[in-house]
Amino acid sequence: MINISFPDGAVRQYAVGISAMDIAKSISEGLAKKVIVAGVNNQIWDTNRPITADCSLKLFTWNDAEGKNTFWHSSAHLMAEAIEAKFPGVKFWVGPPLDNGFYYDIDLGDRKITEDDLTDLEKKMNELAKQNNVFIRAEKAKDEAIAYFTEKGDEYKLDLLQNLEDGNITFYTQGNFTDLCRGPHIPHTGYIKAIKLLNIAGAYWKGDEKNKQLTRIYGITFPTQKELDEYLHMLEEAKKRDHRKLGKELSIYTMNDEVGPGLILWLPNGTIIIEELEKLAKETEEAAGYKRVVTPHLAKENLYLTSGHLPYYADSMFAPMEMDGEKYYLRAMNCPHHHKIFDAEPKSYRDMPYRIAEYGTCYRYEQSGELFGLMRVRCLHMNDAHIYCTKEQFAQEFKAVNDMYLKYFKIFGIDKYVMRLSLHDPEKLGQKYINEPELWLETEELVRNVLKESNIPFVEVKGEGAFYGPKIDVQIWSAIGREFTLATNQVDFAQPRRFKLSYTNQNNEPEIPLIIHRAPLGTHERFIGFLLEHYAGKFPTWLAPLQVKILPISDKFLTYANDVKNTLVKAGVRVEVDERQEKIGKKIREAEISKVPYMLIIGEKEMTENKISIRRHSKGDVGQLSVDEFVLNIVAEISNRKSEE
RNA sequence: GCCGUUGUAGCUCAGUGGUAGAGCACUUCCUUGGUAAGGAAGAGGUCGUGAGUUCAAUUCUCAUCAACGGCUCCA
Repeated sequence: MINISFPDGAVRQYAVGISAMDIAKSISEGLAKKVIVAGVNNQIWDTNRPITADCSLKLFTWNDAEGKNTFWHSSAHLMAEAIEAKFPGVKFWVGPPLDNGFYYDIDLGDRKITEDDLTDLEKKMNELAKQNNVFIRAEKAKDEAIAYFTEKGDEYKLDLLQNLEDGNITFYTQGNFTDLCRGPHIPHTGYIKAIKLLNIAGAYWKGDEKNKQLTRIYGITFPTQKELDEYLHMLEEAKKRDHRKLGKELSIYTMNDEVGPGLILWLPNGTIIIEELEKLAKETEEAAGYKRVVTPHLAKENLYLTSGHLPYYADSMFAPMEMDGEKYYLRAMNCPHHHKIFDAEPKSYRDMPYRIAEYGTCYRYEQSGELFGLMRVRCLHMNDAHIYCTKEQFAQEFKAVNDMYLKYFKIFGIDKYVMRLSLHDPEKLGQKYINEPELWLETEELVRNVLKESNIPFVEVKGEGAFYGPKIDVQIWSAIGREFTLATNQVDFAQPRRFKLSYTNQNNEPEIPLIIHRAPLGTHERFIGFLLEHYAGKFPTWLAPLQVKILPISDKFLTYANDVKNTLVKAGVRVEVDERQEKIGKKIREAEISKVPYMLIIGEKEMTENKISIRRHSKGDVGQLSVDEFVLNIVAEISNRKSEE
């Protein structure tokens, strides 16, 4: 007998060789039906794998991440079986589970697959699922496995085998499909009741664009049709929040073929939001001791050779213009210009920290396939500033920047984000990163300490740093799940040296400053894209392009309506009167659709009492106020930048 | 840049080898209406662009541009 201990602390005895499934059955049939995979001594095991020694045991169901991962991993195998049936002789790379669903990377050889094929594949998968084929685990010796795939001519699995140790190699077979696989898997294919293959994509082998491109098929499966339907419905709902859709519906921005891809034309409504954001940034930065500067959008080639950007980023800059034998580049970043401003006049320690800010316009030639609404564009307006400081001042300055982020996030009600400490990758020193290993470690530790001392939760990621230093990135996810850096706070120990920047210290000696690059509000493009999705288009009053819409019941009340409007305009409120000869129901409907925060309804009653009836967007009628009271309230709401009434 | 998909009116979309249609929006008229769509009439498109096949192309083929779903990239 062996002792099995359970998560609740209980220990029970079972016969040697019993499986997790049998143990589940011994507890209850209901549990056994739900169990997908087992955790044996914190390793994930097949439920039918014999347990031969004392261990701790957890039983995972669909409701556990382990259950879902296994379910989707098995689904990838099921899809591979269907693909192999439809396209015999194709070769498979890997087919992992994702946060939502799974994919498999396939080398189709000369064959092509189109979206029409997906329906066939789904059909085949359903057919195979219904066969309740058991996933059979087989351990093989490495040379045996190599022989198997050599005979098959499968260079992909042979490549995988290279990195596996002998003695740890397992194969899984379900139905007619056998794959090299660590496992584990669901008990049998019949668990998969609902299948949707989502899309086809090219994916470079091992994620390297120099490698061959494989075909990747994405799919998702569920234990019930209902859950699949709900998932697909959720995707549809997410699309309604997509900033590209809202940006069009709310007339925020547009693009034009003749202007060019990735070049945003801000419509009047979007421009109002831009100006409100700039107002906020200017107030905040002025209070924090920043000075404002203005610099040109382009510079001669040499500036970017000095900064070191050109060798790293030439491909993502617009091609240079040649004038009078000089090459001029549209700038992809503002920092070199700012460094020249720092250097324009001699600095002493008394001038430090020296903080200069600018909403800088930059141009980046993003690859055509990378453009994405407002989130990835080719002309962007950055909430940029550079802080030149002494080493002693660094921690305090860096922390002040982080605090500024948090202040902004509070204003916008941003709580779903991840702070990422982006570090260098030692293997890419000299290629992607300035070759100063000690300065890297030193500044990374500085930044880490600031985060720790501020009690800000963060994750560390290697290989995401800027070429000139480590940074903190604020990661967010768009409505459809793409990840973006919203804001960034970076240390730079490289450019001060390259630009020979210095200040005079107390001992009358030149010293090299540190630089902080920071953009808490990111770029207008990305930030407004994010805000559109964050608020689902329902901007708080201070940001709403139109804050109040006055809706007269009939044109008998137009004069009074315009009096109210003029009072509001004088108070600095953005207001319009709906003067059309439409019924009030229609005027309300259209104001609701355009997401105006306040609707003022004006008719006989209001006019005689010198009042207004107030309707809040998506909340309905909230009663009457005198015009003066309403003006006081809304002006306070706007000036406090309240995010919820 | 690469793989796949799409491109018809301002928007959302239907449709056809014989030079186009709906709903909403827009304009005009009627209606003066109390918290999410009152009625009628009208105007609006060389079907992304270029070439080819054909007696004839918006429809088929190719190229190209752009957008979308991914990959790669993201200072």
